Amino acid sequence: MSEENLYTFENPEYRHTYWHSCSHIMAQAVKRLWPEVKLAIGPAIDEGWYYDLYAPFAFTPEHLDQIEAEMRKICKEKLKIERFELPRDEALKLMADEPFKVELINDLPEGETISFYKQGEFTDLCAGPHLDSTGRVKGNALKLTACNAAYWRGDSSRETLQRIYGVAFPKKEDLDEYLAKRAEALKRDHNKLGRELEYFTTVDVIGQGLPVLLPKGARVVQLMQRWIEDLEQSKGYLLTKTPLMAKSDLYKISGHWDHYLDGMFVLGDPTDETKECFALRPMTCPFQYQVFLNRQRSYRDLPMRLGETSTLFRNEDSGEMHGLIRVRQFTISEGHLILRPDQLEEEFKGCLELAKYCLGTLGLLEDCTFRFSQWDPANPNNKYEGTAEQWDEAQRVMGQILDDLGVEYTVGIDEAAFYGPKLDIQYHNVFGKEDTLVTIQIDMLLAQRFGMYYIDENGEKALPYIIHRTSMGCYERTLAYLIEKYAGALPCWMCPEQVRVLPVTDRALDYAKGIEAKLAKLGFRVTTDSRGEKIGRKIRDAQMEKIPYMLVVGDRDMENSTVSPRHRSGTDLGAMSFDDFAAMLRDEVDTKAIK
RNA sequence: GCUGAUAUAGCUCAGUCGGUAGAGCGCAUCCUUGGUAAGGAUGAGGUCCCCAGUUCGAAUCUGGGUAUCAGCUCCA
Repeated sequence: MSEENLYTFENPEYRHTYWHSCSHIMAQAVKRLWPEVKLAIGPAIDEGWYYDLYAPFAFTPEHLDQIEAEMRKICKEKLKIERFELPRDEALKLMADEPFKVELINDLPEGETISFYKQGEFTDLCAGPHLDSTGRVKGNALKLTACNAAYWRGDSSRETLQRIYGVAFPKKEDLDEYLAKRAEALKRDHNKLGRELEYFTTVDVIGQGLPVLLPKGARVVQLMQRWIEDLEQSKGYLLTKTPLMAKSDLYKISGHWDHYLDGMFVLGDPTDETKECFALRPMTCPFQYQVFLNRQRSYRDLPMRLGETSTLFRNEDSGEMHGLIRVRQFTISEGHLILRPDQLEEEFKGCLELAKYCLGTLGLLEDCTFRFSQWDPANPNNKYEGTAEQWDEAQRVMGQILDDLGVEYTVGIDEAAFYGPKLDIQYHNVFGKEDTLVTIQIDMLLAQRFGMYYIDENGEKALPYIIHRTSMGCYERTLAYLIEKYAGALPCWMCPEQVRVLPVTDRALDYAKGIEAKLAKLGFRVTTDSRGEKIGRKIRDAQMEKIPYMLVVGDRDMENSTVSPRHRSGTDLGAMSFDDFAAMLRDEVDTKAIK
């Protein structure tokens, strides 16, 4: 990067420094307005910065306006920003009124430099770097965007702080552009759009995290499910259908009772040993293993690929639920592959390719990254099953496979399942947030717990490896991301309504109905708008509902036996024969084209 | 689970000081009917989230629930 580009927003480091200095200006403004507020930490983040504060009152949007105004003053004051260092005892003395800073200083390792940044009357413990003056920040191009709660040091057992988020740019126009972009992303929010377009709803007397799929949502899920089940069949998967609940005994074998009890809906009193106690299943694994265990298996039976469209129940904490993305009941394209060790790499590769194919077909893969989720050897919570040797081995094998396959991944420590490491495919949504869409896991532990073995070529019992995997994740979450990705205009092959016939006047109604019947007979999902509304209105409504094709039919079409399709994008395809239109539609649907 | 906010017609939202509720869009009926985001008339539609409390009287004030949103924490 050339010298003149060093101090521009194009340079991520400069951008970060700029935002970091903004966070100090914000803290200074807060201290000027309310000296009793205590400071925690205030870093720059991907889009702007935040500062965590401890205040005896709750910040409101009015407070944020006041802070913004004070920040603008500080920018105008062009205060020099200066760094200095202090020995530990003097640092503690300087920050004596700031309990969180004192804790931070005390936690710094011996010999670490303790640095401060000073601007005017304000001084903050900080490693830097910073701008040289508050005057570098453009006061009219900054905005405090939100105020929310955050735990001190991310620990839910510690103080709840208030986090104020902000963002700033070198020019007012950049800020406006950013805010407009954010507003645009907000319109794609599945939680809003999905309700507006009637894919799903929620009902207070049903409960949190239990969305109702409306006819459109249910149809899309059905279409995806049929597609996945057929696809898996073609890849050698055997379909199973196992119970949604089981006695606690099953979960005690699998380890869920020890490691996942809080996440399960338990039916009955688990403390009463004289009565049976059931739990809804949070995962499919222990159920599907019973398929393998049904009779003795030979090495010739492996790999055994089991697939199931599996509904799961997880008792998430009450604040976690979100639209279709985080729910308490969901249905996943679940599956387990039971393998000989020598089949592990080949089958893992098959799982990964299948998942990539599915996400690619849906158009979601381009927004995905891969995460190698590992255990935390230092985890004190007894969160994981198995020994360090078993974990090291599973992770070594998985790392080797990922390297062999050339998968680019990040490592997530303490992100593993309790029984093994995972390859998680992370989707990054329109707001820049990420969620796991697909996971492929290697499990070297549970086969032993369930007494699953096969007879190898020497007639000996041998433990299989197990891959837990999904093809495209759970249907609810995938639907949510499809709605966001396509702003509600799903690919035609999965649209609940693919074609709407729009008679220009009532004279064309019978003709329109005839077209509808012919399309329906070919298996397309089609309706006719027979309302007495004017044609412009019918078109508008169909467009707002994101129907892929509208067939506008009038006298000319009746005379010439044609249809006049328009695409929801606004393209007029002109008059064509019914057969040509049907063939075009058939092609788009069969190839699962994204238009 | 934690912090904060919100809950009024199908949707988006008004509703002042405590005195039984309004608008726009949508919906229904009728009229209208030839083209790419809004033709006209009339009408229906409300447990003001739920349960208590204060009050002569509660959409409004208080308490407790429930749901929704933002974020944290946790997770597919």
